[in-house]
Amino acid sequence: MLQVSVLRAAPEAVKQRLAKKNFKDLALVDTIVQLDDERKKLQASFDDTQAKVNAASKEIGMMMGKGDKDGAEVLKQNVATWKQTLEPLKEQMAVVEKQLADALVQLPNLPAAEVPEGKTPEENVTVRSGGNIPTLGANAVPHWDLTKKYNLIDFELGNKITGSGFPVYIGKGAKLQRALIQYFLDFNTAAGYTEYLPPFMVNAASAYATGQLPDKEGQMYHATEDDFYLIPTAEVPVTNVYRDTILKEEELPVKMTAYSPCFRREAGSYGKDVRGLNRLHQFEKVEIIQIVHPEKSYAVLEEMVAHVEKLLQSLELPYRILRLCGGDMGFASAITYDFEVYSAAQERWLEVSSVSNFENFQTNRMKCRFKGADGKTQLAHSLNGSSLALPRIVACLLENNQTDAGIELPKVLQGYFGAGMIDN
RNA sequence: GGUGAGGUGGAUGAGUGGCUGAAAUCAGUAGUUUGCUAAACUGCCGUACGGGUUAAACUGUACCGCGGGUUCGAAUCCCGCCCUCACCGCCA
Repeated sequence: MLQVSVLRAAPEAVKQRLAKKNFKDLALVDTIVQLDDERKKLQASFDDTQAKVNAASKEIGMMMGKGDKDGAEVLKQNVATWKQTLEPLKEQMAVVEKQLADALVQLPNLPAAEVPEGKTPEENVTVRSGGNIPTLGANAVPHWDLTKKYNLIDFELGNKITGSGFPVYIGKGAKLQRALIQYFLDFNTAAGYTEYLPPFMVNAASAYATGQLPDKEGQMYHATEDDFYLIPTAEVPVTNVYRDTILKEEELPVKMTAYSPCFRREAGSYGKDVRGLNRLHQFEKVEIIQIVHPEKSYAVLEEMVAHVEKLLQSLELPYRILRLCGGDMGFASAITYDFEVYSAAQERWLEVSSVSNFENFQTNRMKCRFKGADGKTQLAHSLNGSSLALPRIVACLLENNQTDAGIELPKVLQGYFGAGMIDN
């Protein structure tokens, strides 16, 4: 959530930056400033009247003590009159505050200066790439054939048990999941991240704090009986560790990592895009999250990008890093880097990680602050990224490393998997 | 799911209608003093939204789990909800 003070200070600049993010309803900025003006006016007059009531009440108490019943009666009359004006003020304030809050959560975060102009994914900018795209043999097949051939994943069985998009991992397929999760977590904790195993369901307050609510309600599975949401990413429960918290400056940076299954309802498109592991309703992911001093967040962003890049390099997969253009970025993000790996049999790039700086957009909603050396309390910055999402990594590992003898695994996984090759 | 107890500031914990935004202790912090380690003493030490100031000072309102009610006045009384703990039941 943007801070009203930022809108008030430079409404036109805010509108320009919102436009870069392809946000249409720019008049909302002026509406918010007006509502805030109104809110202030109402509060001032409410506070003044309430102050009179409080003072009179105190006096009544003293008069009663002295036995001056008549004097007290007169004051009671006054209080009664003031309170009549108080009621409508209170109601108006509630209305204005609600309008203000509703308007405020509709504004997406402002894009950083480095964010490229653009509206569609085609306008994202490739920052750099690495690894080698393999040349596959003539009989190479996509991963959905490989998972069947080696009996790693049964998609039809998932259909029976739950529905489409809920694959069942079997045997070496299941073990490969476990190996990847373990490796990713070890890689992250070695870099100073503390491991969390969070709840996989959250309450509405948590979903609101990280920005999933109110506007992405339909993308989450909702257990209505208890009003809990299945998490779409570990970012939600883990970032909320620091909701309503005032940290000490020396506690920053907070570095956290967590494995979780991720649940996404997203209807999505059909055909090639959702075939096999490309898009699922439930998948596994390891996430990294940092809460940092505002002056450091852009340096930390680069650090996190380099961290994920090293992880991909260790998996020996061909990858590229994109800086997302304004129109393709998420609602809460100020700047986002996407990581894609090349799926050699499908001959397409698949997104496996997204690393973002949210600046104080999430922390403002969450009220996650820190007390600086000057004793002043201010909002921290939050960042997060995937390291990594499993399904598309698995798709690429299988496709890119297929040989007639089986699927070769990168060295870093062999110890975790207990073998260097997936074969029959 | 049942029964009982309880939710107060960073922590412990007092407070059953006005003198309480909240005692006391601990922790934290600034300073004084004893040569260091350590201790003693003194001050400060919640959050939000306003007014005010170059910035402070100062000042108004709200907040004692959340929401509502009674009252001139509520942490304190009443109602609803949420949560925690204990025991029982069920159970991986």
